[in-house]
Amino acid sequence: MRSESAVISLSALAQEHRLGLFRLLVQAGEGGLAAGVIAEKLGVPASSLSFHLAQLRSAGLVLQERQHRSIIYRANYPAMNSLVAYLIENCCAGAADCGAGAACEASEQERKSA
Amino acid sequence: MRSESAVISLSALAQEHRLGLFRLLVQAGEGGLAAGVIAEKLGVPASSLSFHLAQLRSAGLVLQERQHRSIIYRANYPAMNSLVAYLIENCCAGAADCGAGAACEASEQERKSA
DNA sequence: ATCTCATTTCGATTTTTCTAAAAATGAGAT
DNA sequence: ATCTCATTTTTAGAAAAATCGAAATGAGAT
Repeated sequence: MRSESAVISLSALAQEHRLGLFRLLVQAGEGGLAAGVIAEKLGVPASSLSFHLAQLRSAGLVLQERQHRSIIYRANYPAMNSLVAYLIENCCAGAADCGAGAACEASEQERKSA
Repeated sequence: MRSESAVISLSALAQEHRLGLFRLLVQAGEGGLAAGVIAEKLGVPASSLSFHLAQLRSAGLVLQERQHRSIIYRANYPAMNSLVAYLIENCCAGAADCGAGAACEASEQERKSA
């Protein structure tokens, strides 16, 4: 992942509505959710939601698909995973553990198996 | 982690210089780097760098410590890890795998062991 | 006590982002 | 072919963030 696209992805997530929206889709799974359903769940006007969805989409974090009258959005899990991998890449200067979480250990495993 | 602090952390990372800076510190490990060294490595004026460092610091992503004449910055790994955990929390609607990366699997493990 | 140097704060400007009403689009239903 | 409804685009204004030179701070060194 290049730095530029990581910044675009992080900018897409760095906003209250969009972060809530993305997490909603992440937790919704492959089935996704219709734009209208999301707007209602988040209490955001449709035009505002569309603006935010477009940003997540152009960052590559969510995918779009028409289904009957609605447009279904779902999380792009591979994109999410590579953003996370980019953030923690080569962490801790090669130390075994960053001190707390699983994320850095996962990065260690990635590195060893790659 | 609350939504608000996740947005603050993501905003802190959603900027070219700050993302580069954070990754520099993540990879530098517990030893950290002096502000001046960072400024030179990134080619950013000292005053601009200080502005960006302050944001990463107020987001809790980096820690500060004086050492002789310099001020040393280092990554806050636990903060990094909990941000990542928040992003991928309960992903895939309980499915075994999100399709690609290790991050979601790590989240699965977390959930099972918690 | 003073000097020096690394870093931060101030200030003014420019750029970017958020918001949401109103108009436009476009796919399916009648 | 037209109607309807979900969603997007446009638009304009308001709010927030980035930039960086110059001045201020503050801890060590002399």
